[in-house]
Amino acid sequence: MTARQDVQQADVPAICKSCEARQDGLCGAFNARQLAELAKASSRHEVPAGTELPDDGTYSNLLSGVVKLTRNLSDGRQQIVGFHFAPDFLGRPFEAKKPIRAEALTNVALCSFPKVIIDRMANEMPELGRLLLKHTLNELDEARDWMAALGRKTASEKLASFLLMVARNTDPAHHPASPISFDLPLTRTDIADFLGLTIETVSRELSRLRSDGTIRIVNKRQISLASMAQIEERCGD
Amino acid sequence: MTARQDVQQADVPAICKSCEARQDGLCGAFNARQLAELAKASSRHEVPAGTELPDDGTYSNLLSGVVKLTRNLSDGRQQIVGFHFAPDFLGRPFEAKKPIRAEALTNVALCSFPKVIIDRMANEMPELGRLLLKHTLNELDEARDWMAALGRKTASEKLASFLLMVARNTDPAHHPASPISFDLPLTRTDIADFLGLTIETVSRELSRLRSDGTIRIVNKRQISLASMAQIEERCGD
DNA sequence: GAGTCGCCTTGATCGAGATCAAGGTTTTGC
DNA sequence: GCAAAACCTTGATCTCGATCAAGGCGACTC
Repeated sequence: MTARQDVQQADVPAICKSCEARQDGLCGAFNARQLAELAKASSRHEVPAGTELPDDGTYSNLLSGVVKLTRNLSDGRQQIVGFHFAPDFLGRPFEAKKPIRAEALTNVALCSFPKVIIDRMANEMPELGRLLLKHTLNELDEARDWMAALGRKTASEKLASFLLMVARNTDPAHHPASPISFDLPLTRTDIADFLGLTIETVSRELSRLRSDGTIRIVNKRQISLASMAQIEERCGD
Repeated sequence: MTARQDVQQADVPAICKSCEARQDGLCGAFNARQLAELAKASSRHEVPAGTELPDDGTYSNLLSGVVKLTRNLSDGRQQIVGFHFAPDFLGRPFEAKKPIRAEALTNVALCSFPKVIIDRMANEMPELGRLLLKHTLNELDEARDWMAALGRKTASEKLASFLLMVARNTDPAHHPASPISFDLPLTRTDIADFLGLTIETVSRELSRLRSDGTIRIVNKRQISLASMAQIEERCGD
């Protein structure tokens, strides 16, 4: 049984159904006929944590899980340049100059479709092109926020900003004043590679935020905050 | 006399003529009728160094000069998140969440046109949407390169990478093995704000690169390199 | 020409975060 | 259930780049 058949036969949320319901990813823009065509062409993948995702021009909706994007220097130093949290849209509409490495941080479920179909639809449908553009602009905006953090924030401001980002992605609608707890989908090494720090500094700063009372470390991977607002104060911006 | 009349009467290179000839900026995508319409709606501006450019939704081709984009933290720490060198295209197709500050580093000549015109043309013309998207993807790619630099490079690698970027923008077609010299359109403060360093470190690292023989500092604002390839080796990537 | 201002360089010292080191905890595999 | 491996924390020390301080240089004013 192929992945494609799987989508058609089972009642699993394929791109069209799940995304249309949620009005996110790409799917808000399509009409019923297009959604049906996409459903046929799409395939659902389950990918275990640690897998590298090919940069092959396919487009995907990230149904669940977290993906990291990385750049490496020649001697192996690594910088994480972005994350994708469900229900983000993945994929680079044109071949960019440098390939980007993408890797699943957690188990990941993807609904992906061939480049040619999206490209054709983008030509028919200015709406879709706009959506892709808007999406890319948001990514650019985020990248620039992190540039400011990497260049100008202290270690503890970086940690606070990172925790706030994860909290926001865990529950975008969360009330700023009420407590929240969430899983960190990353190792200390990944956090360090994102914030331009070492794992020891990450560990120390987390301990400091805990003894401050700013955060509670339920276990190594689970954090709880008294409020978003409180951590926001420590971000420096 | 308004700027608009100025464009029509004088033979100054407005977007359409100059850009079509150069095949850059936005203008490669337009036909003759559209170019004529753009010419009518466009206005040419000369802006002195230090002016802040409004983030008002207009689109512009940067005809000459250099522009910096910045993010500020609440206490005034500044990070430069990008540059535009002529003949880049400026403008953000949709309102993004955070406004971005743009400032002319040198005297700048702009050819700008109202948002509504471009937006309408983008709807008629999938080509144009693609161009905007491609353009934004390139900016994203660059932002991510600088994230890697800010997070993981040493001060001297950052300086080398910066000099290489300026050299490439000064003469994109330059042969990698032959010598090149160029003006730095920035103060030491701006360089520091871009690289996440202090002005003293920038100054010291430039001095070190000079005593290495990697660069020659003709005067404070003019640098010459034996070759692009040589400086490339010192960038760490 | 003297004085002021903006910008840059260089030296001395400091400190945030890196590195080195050791041990603890959690997960995995048999 | 035990051993090994992976991951995390904490302490001691070091270092790169920041900070503090002084002076140089060029442009502009009077």
